[in-house]
Amino acid sequence: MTELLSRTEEMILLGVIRLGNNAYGIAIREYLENVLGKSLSVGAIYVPLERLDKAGYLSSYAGEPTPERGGRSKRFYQITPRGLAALQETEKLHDTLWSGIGDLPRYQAGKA
Amino acid sequence: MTELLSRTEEMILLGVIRLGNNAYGIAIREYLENVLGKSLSVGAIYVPLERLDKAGYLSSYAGEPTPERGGRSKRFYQITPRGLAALQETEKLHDTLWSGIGDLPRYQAGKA
DNA sequence: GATTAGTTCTATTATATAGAATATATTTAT
DNA sequence: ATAAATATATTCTATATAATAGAACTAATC
Repeated sequence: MTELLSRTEEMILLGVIRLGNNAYGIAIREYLENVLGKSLSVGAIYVPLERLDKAGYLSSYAGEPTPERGGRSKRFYQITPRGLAALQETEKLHDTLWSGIGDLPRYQAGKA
Repeated sequence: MTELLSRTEEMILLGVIRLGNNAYGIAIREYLENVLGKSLSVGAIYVPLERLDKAGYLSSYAGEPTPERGGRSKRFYQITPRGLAALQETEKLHDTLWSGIGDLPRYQAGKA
């Protein structure tokens, strides 16, 4: 059994997949800021990103410098087989938890 | 905007919905032990449960003692409108993140 | 050397988890 | 009837892990 992913870990792994060959820290941050509709500190991305890398859910490699008005070169991330397995297991749990609840949970008025 | 739920919070809220009028600490724990396939400490349930109650995602009331071989009486939980809203928003984010990835994320062999 | 893009580092806060302690009920033995 | 034993459940406390913010730093182009 692979480990269950936290919400943040799941979001970052999905961001990496989504961004394909452009998955580096700042781009992941922008992507998640968009889907969440709020700003995120760089630490909120880089800390879990590094943890996922160390734990083998992601691999990374240094990018070449690109002439886009200077700046440090990027570190690109890719999901590993282990990362994919964890995502799939997390999704399976999600489906189990939501099955039969899915569409419209109704509110039951208070009993006490 | 309601706050985004953590994975644990989501699991507990869904457990409360699932268990209906039998949603108390130990039953929630058993339910989640089943879906997760591993044992959980009581703290792993009661600590976030109390937090969700304090934050208004759940409400609770003391149950009457039932003659089922003694023991302390139960505290039952119900989801609040706020809890439902948070669940729905969390689910909406999930759908956004997974849209177009859903079924079969493929592994791209390493580049470096 | 000024500016830009990006990452790394460090500190703080929030969450998750384990398990001991406690409370309160029924059952059993005397 | 009452005390001890047992069962069920919650509360409390301590620790480990994760999330977040933002300062510091690095490395490129202008």
